[in-house]
Amino acid sequence: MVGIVDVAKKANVSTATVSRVLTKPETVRETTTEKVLKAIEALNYQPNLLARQLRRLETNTILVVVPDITNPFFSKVLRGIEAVAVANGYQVLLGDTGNDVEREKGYLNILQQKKADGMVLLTARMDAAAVEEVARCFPVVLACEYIEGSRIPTVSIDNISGARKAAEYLIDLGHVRIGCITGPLDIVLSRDRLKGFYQAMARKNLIVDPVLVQEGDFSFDSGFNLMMKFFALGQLPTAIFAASDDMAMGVIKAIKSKGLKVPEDISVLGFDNLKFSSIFEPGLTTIAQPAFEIGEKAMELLMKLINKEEVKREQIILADQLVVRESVRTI
Amino acid sequence: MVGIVDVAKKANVSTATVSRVLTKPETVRETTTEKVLKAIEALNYQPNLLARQLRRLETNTILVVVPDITNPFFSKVLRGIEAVAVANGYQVLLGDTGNDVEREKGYLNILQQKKADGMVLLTARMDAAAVEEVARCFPVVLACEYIEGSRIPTVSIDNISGARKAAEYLIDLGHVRIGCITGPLDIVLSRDRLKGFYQAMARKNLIVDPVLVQEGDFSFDSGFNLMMKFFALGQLPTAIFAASDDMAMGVIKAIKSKGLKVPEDISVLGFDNLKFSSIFEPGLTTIAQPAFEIGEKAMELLMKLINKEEVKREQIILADQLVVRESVRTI
DNA sequence: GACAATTTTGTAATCGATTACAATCCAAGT
DNA sequence: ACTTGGATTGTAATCGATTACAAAATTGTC
Repeated sequence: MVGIVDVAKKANVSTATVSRVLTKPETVRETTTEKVLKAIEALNYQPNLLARQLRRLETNTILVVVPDITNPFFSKVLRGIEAVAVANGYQVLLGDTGNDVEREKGYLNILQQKKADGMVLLTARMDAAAVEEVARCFPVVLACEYIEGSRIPTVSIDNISGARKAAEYLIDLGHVRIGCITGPLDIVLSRDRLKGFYQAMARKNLIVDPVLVQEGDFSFDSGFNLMMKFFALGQLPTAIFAASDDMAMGVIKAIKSKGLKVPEDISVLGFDNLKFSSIFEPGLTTIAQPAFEIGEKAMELLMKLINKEEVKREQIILADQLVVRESVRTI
Repeated sequence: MVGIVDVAKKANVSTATVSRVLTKPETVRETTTEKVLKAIEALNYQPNLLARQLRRLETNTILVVVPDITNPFFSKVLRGIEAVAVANGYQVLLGDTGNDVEREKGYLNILQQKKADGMVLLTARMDAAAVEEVARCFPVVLACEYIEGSRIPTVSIDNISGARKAAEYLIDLGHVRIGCITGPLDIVLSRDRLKGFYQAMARKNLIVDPVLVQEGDFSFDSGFNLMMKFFALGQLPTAIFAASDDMAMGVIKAIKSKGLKVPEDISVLGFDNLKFSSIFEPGLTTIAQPAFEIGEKAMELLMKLINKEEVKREQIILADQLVVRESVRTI
């Protein structure tokens, strides 16, 4: 493999000069620069970034930890992150945890091992203390999720108000007996959406039947199964708020499988606004999260941390939006 | 930051010994090992992987170049890759090209720059010669796509026979006037699927109306628009073979928008078998690609290349499968 | 207890760049 | 011609680990 010394030799200059041509061209005389560039060209030299990074103590790489890259919501956030990263000359190391807390923990080491300059977490199921500890020493930002009582910079929507908005919409349309299918309750964000649901019900003086609140795992299947459970229990609400579009679609499939119709017989409202939510029939009424923008903002925040710039607002809340389609009707 | 010398000092041994404890524990005496581990523990030492990698000239990282991570098909392949990668102690650097050939080229350098030990390309739109050149010096495998006439190891399905199978299925069901919506024809794989379509038509002695062959870009929108074009031209086939499920769904949406029904009025057959294809209504009849497995196999192949093991079969063809649902009917 | 064989540990070179500091060059000013 | 100061260039230290080789320690044998 051709190294900087080969180039230096060929161009008849020192390695320092070659290095300077590559990194601070303004400090070397034009004629020399040309000689060096010619040599680089001739030898097809590519600098070994490992060496540079070791010397500079920076990798120009950031780590993104995702619970499941297969989930279109997360992949869209990731794309937002990636866009800003490459624009700043950074590369993205991908950490898919497959929803496994242990693997999630494992990725924390990567920063200490200097394989990345910073990281954005799209999941924070693990030990909050461990994350805090790492965040004290390295640039870390949370996206989508957050850690209660932590000062780690965060980008997300306001899940409580988003869910409240969703539930109030149902209530305002005359629904009284409303079911809620939540995400896994060991995740803050799931608890927040549930909390928003409760708040809306309380504000409008409606009681929530505990049987109609069921814990899912954000997946299509869990939505389907929990709806079937409602049927089995003979406890039918007139509307259901599902904490993810995936689950909402599962719910609708279940309803259809029983020969009922959405929204005529039961209304369903989701959360996320995936691309498929508009293709699905009926079109899903849902709370839209600006996935791509969450990613962008998170990465911008991370860049600031890495560059040790001042970060004023540490918790960025982006606007969510109720997207009305056809899966909810007036009672 | 605490380095190996700090540990060595604390444990009262040389840096060599510390290093050995970490990498070849069997060569150091038990009591020493303990001392060292205690020091490591006490100082919370984490080795700087950059330094190790520079010395060893390996990164334990592989690069995956994807045209669009947001596409669920690719993210599933990626997941297969990732699974095998972590199982082998490798990390995944993500390169999303956003379907941009220039960015695709840019990623080729990463290997020469020693930021990754190998790469798997899920897209190969760029200059074949450039890829070949890199592949001559570094471990590279292609997944899904391939380069004509190249000996670069490849994992994919047989797109020609897959498409032929699809078209023959339609023909056997009595369809004669069949439309085909292809992927971008600058991609081999799109051309292959089109070729398979032609082969099937020829074998059964059917003529294909050139108006009914239109070039899409794999997206939902292009499927929708091209179907609308068929309507506008007044050229309706009884069945359409779309080269991706996304496009197939677009086609179906367009058909529905005209008040017609699938499969009653027009049959539609897709390609990929995305998760949504079974949720969509009507359930999509489609050619299933083993996305996760393609990723796994590709990464296994790459591991072999990296470890300089013998690679016997360089072109791995995985089995595709016709999945029959409700979007196609007998004429 | 002496010696050889073996195990364990230490010293210092090394990976391939960057960069502090020193040396050299060159043009302008006197 | 001789300084002088800024622009260029070179020398060698450095980043933080690994590892070849040498040295020291241990074990076994007679």
